[in-house]
Amino acid sequence: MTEPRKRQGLPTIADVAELAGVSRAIASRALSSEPRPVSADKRERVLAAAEKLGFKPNLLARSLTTKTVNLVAVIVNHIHDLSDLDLFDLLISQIQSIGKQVIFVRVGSAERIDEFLRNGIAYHVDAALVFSDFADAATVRKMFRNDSVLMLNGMRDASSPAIIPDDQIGISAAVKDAASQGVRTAILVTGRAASPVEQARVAIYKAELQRQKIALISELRGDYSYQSGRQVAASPEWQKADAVFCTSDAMAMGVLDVHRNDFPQNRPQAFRLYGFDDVTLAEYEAYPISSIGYDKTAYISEILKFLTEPDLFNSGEKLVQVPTYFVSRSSS
Amino acid sequence: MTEPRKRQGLPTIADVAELAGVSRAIASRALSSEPRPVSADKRERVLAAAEKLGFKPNLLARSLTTKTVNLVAVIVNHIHDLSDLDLFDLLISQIQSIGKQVIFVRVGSAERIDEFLRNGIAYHVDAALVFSDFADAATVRKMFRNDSVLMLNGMRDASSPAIIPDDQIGISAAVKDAASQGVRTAILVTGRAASPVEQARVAIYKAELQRQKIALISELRGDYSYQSGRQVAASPEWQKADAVFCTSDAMAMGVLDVHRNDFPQNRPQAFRLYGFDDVTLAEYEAYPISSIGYDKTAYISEILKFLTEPDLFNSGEKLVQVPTYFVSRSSS
DNA sequence: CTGTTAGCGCTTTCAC
DNA sequence: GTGAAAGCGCTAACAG
Repeated sequence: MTEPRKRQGLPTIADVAELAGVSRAIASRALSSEPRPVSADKRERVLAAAEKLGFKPNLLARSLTTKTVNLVAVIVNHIHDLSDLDLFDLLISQIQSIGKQVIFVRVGSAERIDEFLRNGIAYHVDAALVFSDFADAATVRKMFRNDSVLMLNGMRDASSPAIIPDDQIGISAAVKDAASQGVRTAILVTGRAASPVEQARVAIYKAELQRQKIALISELRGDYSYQSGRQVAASPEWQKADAVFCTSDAMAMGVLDVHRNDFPQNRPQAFRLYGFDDVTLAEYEAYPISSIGYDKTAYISEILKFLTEPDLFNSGEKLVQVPTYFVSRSSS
Repeated sequence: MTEPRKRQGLPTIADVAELAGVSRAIASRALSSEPRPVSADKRERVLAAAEKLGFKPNLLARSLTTKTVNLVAVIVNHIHDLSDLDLFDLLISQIQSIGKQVIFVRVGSAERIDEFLRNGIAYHVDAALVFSDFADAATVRKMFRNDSVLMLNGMRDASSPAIIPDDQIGISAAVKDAASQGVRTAILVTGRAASPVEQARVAIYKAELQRQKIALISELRGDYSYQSGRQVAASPEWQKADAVFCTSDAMAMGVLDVHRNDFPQNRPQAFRLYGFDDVTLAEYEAYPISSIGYDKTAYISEILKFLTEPDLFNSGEKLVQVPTYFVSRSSS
């Protein structure tokens, strides 16, 4: 006569096994989502017992042996930007659809991030999606247990897979659009200089401007924000420019608001304005900003491919580029 | 002579203990953040060994015995709304500052949510912050292991603690503002009728309008979105209204864009417009919408109080209200 | 197909 | 103060 388990708290798989009159191993197999060898009648008894007891597996305990938690870390600097809204909602939804959940880590300006990460569950995730540019690929890789780190911040090396929008396409189209409309002089409003993504982007703008024989008369530094757009818009050089290219829509919105009177409903206008990101907001009537965006669905589908078949990424080419596009609105 | 542990993968506490020449128990105590009895020299040796090995505790294994994971679930419907940006960035940052990490769960329109939840680690969190209104307090409580569920969706019962902005204050002020400016007739643009928060909010609007002797000539249904604001703005009844109250800023933005010509820089204007949420965007020049908001810092600080001292919540009054305010901008 | 037996890595009695 | 040993709940390995 076996001693009945002292039931305290939630039912465990041992309780289920006992009630079903089978061993724990059988119960485990019957309850597994994978097909495992169990006779039909025992499986049924186990399932019934589990149902009756309201048994739910302790995934923490399971992960101890399976070495997988179905958890993905999303590492961001912060979520201030408008463009984040569009992206993360879809991303989370998609990740959940493959049975994984998302742990959101905001590194902000944090110091000692590695210590912070390692003292949290984020350290034990199956994969880390790194949007933040707080560290380079090698450092990030070192910060996590395994190599399943996907760089989405524009930084990359030979070892870590990365998905990066190909800014060249969109910027080229935008500058070409300007040229075709007779633009000869331009101002470039940039974001954080420290960011390598931004540096690359600026370089592309410069090359394309040169190619289209558009003179870059000034480069003004903002920080991607609406407020910084307003600030730089006060520049006196403004009058000499045929076009203004901003590396974020928010800055373009700030510029637009300061110069709103220069943008009558009908052309011609003082200067043509180009943003970047193609945030949903640019569809609002008050901010009809021509912009550069990328296909978020395609981008996220690549991320999911990495999550579901990491090997595929690790064997082949590590860099995936998703194309950007230029969308013309009445600001340009 | 003890067999050295076969080192495979990351160092465990057993490796540390072995290198330090102490038992696993001592190593565990020395590494604990809590003060536990260990002699000074052994503690030092353990710490040194851990450092040398680059040991990091497996929090999943730890949680198996401690029954706590330092993980908080944030349950949302989705993160489409502009007001979400303001809130979640701060919330995540604050939660991280107390050593916990955030698992973000988007329930969307999901069916079988409980099954979904239970199959993820979110089920094992220390606390769940429920912004989504997918279920009432009792159901939500049942969906998690423990009772540490904080209702932030406006739904509540006697058992679950809740933090709710006190809409009354802000709405009352907004309607009073309208009355003081001679408003006699008003249109109310509402959001999802199914939401109990929305129902309560609408009821408050009606009561306040009545109190101020403002006739509610029409109630139009939107869905909080900009687009729905544009749609309802086409209503012919519009001309008869002195004021329009929207239960979201996004809808107010839509209304504003459709009637932009009715809003000249100088008064008087066709009608006064009031939004709700006080999203950062309302500070942009193009959408100077008078709105109702609440102190997000105070709100989040209450949430953190719940996370750090749940007992305090469970013993005392379960409902915490944070005051709302009315902010007047040029739209009203 | 089935049950027994070891663990996963860590904390925690409980004697010493 | 210390260490042996017993788990936490689950899955995997290995004989039957």
